[in-house]
Amino acid sequence: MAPPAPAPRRLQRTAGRRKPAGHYHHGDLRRALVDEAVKTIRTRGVDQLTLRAIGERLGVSRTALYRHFSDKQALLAAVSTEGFRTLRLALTAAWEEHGRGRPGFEAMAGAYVRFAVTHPAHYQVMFGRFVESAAASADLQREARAAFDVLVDALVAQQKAGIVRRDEPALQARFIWAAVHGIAMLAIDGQLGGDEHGEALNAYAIERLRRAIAATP
Amino acid sequence: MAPPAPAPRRLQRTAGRRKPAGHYHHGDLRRALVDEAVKTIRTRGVDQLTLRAIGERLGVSRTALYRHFSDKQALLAAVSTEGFRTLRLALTAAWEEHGRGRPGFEAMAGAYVRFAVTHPAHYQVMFGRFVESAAASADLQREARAAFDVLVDALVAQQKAGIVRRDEPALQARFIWAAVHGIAMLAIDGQLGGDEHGEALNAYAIERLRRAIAATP
DNA sequence: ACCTGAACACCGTTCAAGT
DNA sequence: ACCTGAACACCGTTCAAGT
Repeated sequence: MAPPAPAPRRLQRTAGRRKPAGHYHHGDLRRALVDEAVKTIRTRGVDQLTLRAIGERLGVSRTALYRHFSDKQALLAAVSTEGFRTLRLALTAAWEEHGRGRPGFEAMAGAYVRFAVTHPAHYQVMFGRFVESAAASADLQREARAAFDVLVDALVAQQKAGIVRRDEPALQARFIWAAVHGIAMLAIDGQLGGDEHGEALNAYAIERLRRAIAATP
Repeated sequence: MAPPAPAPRRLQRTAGRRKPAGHYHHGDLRRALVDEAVKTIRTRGVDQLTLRAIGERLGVSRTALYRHFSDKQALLAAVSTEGFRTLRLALTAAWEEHGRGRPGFEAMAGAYVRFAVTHPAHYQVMFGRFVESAAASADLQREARAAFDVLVDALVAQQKAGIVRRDEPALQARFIWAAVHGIAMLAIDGQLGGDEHGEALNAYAIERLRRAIAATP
């Protein structure tokens, strides 16, 4: 893996702030720390994530991290924030690329579970201690909210199209989110016994959820 | 709190086993360890659970635990097993005391979420690392399965009564479990913003899930 | 059989000191 | 400003030794 390119010599001077992001040991150590944390979590699991190992792997003292994060929890919050951003982009893409209707909605559900299954440890960090992390990080709160709003918007669009019941959108969205989240958790935990079993539940769940919120009685 | 009563002097001799449970420091140290772990988890959270503190609180060496559990993970598995047993009893009670029909099923859903909300840390241990724990503990696997079977049985009964679609019961049960589990997680995480908000989602979800699996089109 | 105390190999975090 | 090394106060677990 090639070393990251050095920070550009000429920096945009933001009015009022001097040298907002100078030359770190790694160009952008904060970025590198989050990336390395994600990588470790993905391969070794959350439990195996130690600040010392991260520092060592980046060729940096084990306390260098404290220049960019107040503590380990804050680093995990950053990982979580990035996770919600990735998730939101995946949901939006699925919704828009499938015509913002019934197929788009089903694609969204699929994208959600797929994200969880392909980023299991990441997903676990996102929902493991959400309240505590969100309370300490406005960024995380904002990003999680944005992801949720994608779902709300999709439901409102379908309500207007007459294919979904006109219930309170936020309430309806929480219900759908909870159900899909539960399926994602079961899938991650391997409680669905193999891929084809997981696919079967996924298909069944989408069919049942569609019926649950369908406009026509 | 009164100290536990000393172990009875005369023990039933199980054929083939000699002194199956002799006189521990605490009569039944294993039991005391699980209870203390549950208490700590409930009041301080899972993260704050240390074997040293448990030993100290029981007036026992910090390594005494290893006579009864292979490691910390095993202790947590025991906590988890007990949690599933309590959950199963609550589900069964709700189902049976409300007439094993539609009201019974709704009472079950309520009992499930109530268990999760009133035992949040306990619930987190149960589902936090389920696969790993279940793989190492046959007891846990059995107890979790038993709880799941309560739901399957309730669905089969309703299928026979003609009020629920005749889908594959295990698949249907996984769907319902996933949805309720998701709601429980949101409720625990406080993402429902207060009790009345949580109650509203709960009521809405039960109504929608009933529709999702209803027999009549 | 059951329990102990000392020891081992780890942690996250703090802080004075370097450049 | 950013980074370091030593130190602090913790962990879970092992193991020889006690009764």
